[in-house]
Amino acid sequence: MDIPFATIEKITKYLRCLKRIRNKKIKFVSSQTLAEHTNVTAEQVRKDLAYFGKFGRTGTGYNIEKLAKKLEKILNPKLNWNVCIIGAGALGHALTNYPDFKKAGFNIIALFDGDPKKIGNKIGTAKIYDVKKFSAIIEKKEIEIAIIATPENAKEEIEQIIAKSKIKGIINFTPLTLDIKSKRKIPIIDVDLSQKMYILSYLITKGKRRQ
Amino acid sequence: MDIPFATIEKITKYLRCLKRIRNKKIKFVSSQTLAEHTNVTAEQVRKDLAYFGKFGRTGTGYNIEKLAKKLEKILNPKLNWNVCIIGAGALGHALTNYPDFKKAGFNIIALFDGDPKKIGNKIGTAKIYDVKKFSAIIEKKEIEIAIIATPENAKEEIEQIIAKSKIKGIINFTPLTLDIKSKRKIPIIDVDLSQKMYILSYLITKGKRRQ
DNA sequence: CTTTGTGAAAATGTTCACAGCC
DNA sequence: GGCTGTGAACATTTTCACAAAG
Repeated sequence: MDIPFATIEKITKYLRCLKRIRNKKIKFVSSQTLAEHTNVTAEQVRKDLAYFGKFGRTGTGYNIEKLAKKLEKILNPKLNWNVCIIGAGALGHALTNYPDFKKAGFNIIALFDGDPKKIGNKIGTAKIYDVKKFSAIIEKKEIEIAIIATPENAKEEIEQIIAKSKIKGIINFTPLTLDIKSKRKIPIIDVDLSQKMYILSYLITKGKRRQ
Repeated sequence: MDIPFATIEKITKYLRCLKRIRNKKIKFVSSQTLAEHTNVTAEQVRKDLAYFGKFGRTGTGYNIEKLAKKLEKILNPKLNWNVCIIGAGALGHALTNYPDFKKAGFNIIALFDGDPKKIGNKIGTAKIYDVKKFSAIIEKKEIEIAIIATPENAKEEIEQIIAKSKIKGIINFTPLTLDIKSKRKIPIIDVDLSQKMYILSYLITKGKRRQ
């Protein structure tokens, strides 16, 4: 059976919520509670979870520990990924130190930049490498995910480098549509921060609430 | 007429694309071209734009300049917003220096933090203030949008401060669901970076492409 | 020949309503 | 009483197909 994409998006939220409450004494959580903490309806929670089997207990709710393990397995069966960041600027810095990535099993182990002054430096335990050595280092360090956090004008160069490499997936903080998709069919997730601002601006002006 | 939310999300992409090609010699752009640069279909582009009137020219396409102005007006009728960031850590720093916010009319003019060592410092032209003075400074500087970039544990305090303030909209980088929504009905947009990683991980493992 | 605008159809996603279980 | 699981109804969004226009 095929899992709807909307479901995948929502179960990341449920997992987040479960992880947060898991070390407490409570063993079970209801769809209602899960819904309140994730801004969805209780029916949606139940529908989404039903795709993976029946592990709710009528009148009691869901076993937090069990459910968390199940969802983690669906979302991140590999449990540990080596990740690199292209662009050692302010954003690259902040993302390297972002504590939640490690918690979720995504380890940032290398950065890449073109600036000779930065190359060789370290951010925490991650070293900054010359972007020209991208392919070689990716393979040596078994890095599969790249986060692009470069200025817009670096687009062409970055695309070429990635197209030739063995990277399997991309998070793109650049406001540009990457063409890599057509050349090598790998998943790309765009994070467009200005878009979020525009949408917020629209919602404020129109007096709406939906995000 | 009510504009579908999916349309609002997509026109931010079209606007981005238009802005990028606007200073070139080309005067017109087709729905096909716009679609290719934004990862949607040409039909979607036409449908979305049709909500705001007919400004396409059959056989020619859309006037880039005119369309950009129209979309900008829909998404950001105010054109200029004063924005603050709560949390002057690495992420707050990076966001303050994020060049695209200013380009889109979102000016980050203040940061807030609880750390006495940071209070009084400046990041670019933005000053770091004591988070206790939030409400007063928001009003004085006419700040309407807040970006939350604090660690998870600051949740309670931040929620109380915002609930009492005159902030009109929030971008939340915290992986927590804010309860402000139920108290003061203001729009909140969640940006959950770990979620993006989970989804990418899922897409890579399942060999899918959709983002 | 190219490209828009748009009804109609299809697909996807959400809410309702309730039977069944503890 | 409290809660899950799920068909059916509803709502939203995308795709198809094509007439009309430059």
